[in-house]
Amino acid sequence: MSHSLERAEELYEAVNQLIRVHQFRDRDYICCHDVSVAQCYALETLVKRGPLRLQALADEMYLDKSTTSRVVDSLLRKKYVLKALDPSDQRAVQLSLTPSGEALHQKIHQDLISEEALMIKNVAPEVVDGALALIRQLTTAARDRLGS
Amino acid sequence: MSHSLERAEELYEAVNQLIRVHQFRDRDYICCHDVSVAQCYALETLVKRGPLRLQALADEMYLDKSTTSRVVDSLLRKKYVLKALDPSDQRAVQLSLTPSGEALHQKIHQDLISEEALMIKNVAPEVVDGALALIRQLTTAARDRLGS
DNA sequence: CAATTATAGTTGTTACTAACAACATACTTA
DNA sequence: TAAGTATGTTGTTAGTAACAACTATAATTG
Repeated sequence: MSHSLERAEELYEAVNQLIRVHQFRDRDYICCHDVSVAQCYALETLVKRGPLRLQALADEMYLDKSTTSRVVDSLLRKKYVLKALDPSDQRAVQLSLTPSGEALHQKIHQDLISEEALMIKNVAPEVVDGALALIRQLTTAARDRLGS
Repeated sequence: MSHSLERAEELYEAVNQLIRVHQFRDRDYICCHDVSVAQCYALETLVKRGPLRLQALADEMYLDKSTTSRVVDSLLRKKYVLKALDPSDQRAVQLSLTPSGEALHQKIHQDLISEEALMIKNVAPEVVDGALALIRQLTTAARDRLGS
């Protein structure tokens, strides 16, 4: 049990450091591309999860619907996102990317992936695969605990 | 090379998710303890790196000195941090924790570690170790790339 | 040693991140 | 159809964070 606590401590510390560095990089990087970090993350979520309602997008991003509404609003003004009414529910909206939104996301995403590729280019593939599985497990475990 | 890009893509995605979940938890958790996330991180850095000057603290946190100044200011007002003049340089300050600052950090840190321990209690130790190693490598790689 | 240059922190300003509460509107169900 | 519920938006507040301008002190150099 003491072993487990030590691991927890190390893991917490390691993830914290990673978060810091990522935040720093993202701030610098994404803001040079006409969108903020949150806006970029919204684009990404819309690409991955397809057209979404506002509340669904908020859930995916772990954000309040009001925050999400404003993030989306700025993307609408910049014409990266399209808002369509849901015919089956007059309250709801269907959010999707415009072609220029897709293009922007593509560019940012590709650049970030290239960065990531450079970082792991000297790491053995099986090590990456192993870690990948673990990081996913950790995420799932964390998500499960949030629910309760 | 195409393989490597695919891995980079998956890893990017996985790390992103992990970061999101962690940030969400931290927001919810830390803010119930009289300090904000940034303030808590400053406490943590002061505990780990000992008494620091303001600029040194800013460097550790990847923040601008002005931002750091204000974060520290709120900790000073709440008496969690002590500001002492550096006798060898009248411009500089030495920042350290007060006993109540230490106590608060201790409490928050311990609680977060317990959370983390619960999350990984069903994950095999060698799996955690693997993830740990890669997360650290990623952090180092990202930090190196930031420098250049 | 005086003048310039550099460093340490603070303050002004601006923009982004984010939650909670209150609200208008539209749907659901009793 | 009236009461209750769900979807989004807007008002408000607090936290995050950078850049620029400024004060005061230190270091360099002419």
